[in-house]
Amino acid sequence: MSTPGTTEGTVPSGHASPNVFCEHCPTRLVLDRLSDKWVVLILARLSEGPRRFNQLRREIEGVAQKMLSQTLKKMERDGLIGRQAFATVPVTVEYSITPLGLTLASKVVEIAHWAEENIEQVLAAQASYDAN
Amino acid sequence: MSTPGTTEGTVPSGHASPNVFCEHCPTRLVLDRLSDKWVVLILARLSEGPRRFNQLRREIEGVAQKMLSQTLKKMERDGLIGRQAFATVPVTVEYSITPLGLTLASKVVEIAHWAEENIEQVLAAQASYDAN
DNA sequence: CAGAATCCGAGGCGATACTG
DNA sequence: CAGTATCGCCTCGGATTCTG
Repeated sequence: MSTPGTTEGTVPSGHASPNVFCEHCPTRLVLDRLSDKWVVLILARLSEGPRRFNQLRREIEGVAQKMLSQTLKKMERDGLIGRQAFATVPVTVEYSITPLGLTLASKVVEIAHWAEENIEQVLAAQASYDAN
Repeated sequence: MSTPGTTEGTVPSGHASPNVFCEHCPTRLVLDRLSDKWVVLILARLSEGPRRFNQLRREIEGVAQKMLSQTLKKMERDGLIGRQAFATVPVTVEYSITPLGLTLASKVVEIAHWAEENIEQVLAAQASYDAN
């Protein structure tokens, strides 16, 4: 992490080292992406291999179709995933992860793992907190 | 990650293996926590050492004090951080990371690193996408 | 199949003011 | 210092409907 207390981070031109703690640093944008919980799940799925739209929709329970297409579009813009359309009838679209996206996915999958492994402890902590 | 396509995940009593992809699996709750972008930043800060309230406030630029206290409370409930009050005048409160929180923080810090290291590529991808 | 468009409510979040 | 309380914007995100 960048050095605490410094006030660089607004980046673009000057290239002061990016710093997530800095208010308007674009790195915050990455964190904002993860705020889409769907991004995490999509990354995880696509890192296993390419998927079609409705395939993703089925594999990620609870996602509304609007959210899915919206999120996919953002991720494509960020260069995290690629989109390829095939001129079949009806049209077929395949989403795949990019090399860049893959590096992020590897980090993100670890978070998902953490969630699956430690959820019990979290739930226990909540229960004990609430019992108070 | 849990096996795709299965429909366990609703967990609590039966202990089917938790699965983030499952709609009502409590592991989603963890992802929802990361949706608080502040959680990420707080974890990162506290993993460096204990902090006091206003100290955190200053070190995390842009956080409203309401959000900070709110987020800290949630994280305490989740067992990710601890809170200790000292009966000084005026009162002193110190937040610190728990062992559980530390394991999550280590994952999360990597995301922050990723953001700082790859932000340029993301911005470039966006620019090229928009130029289209 | 892969989406775009619209409607709409709940709540995330910030700004401000007050307290012990 | 370390919060709580209140207000209001405004976005997120779900449900529904329509299209090529």
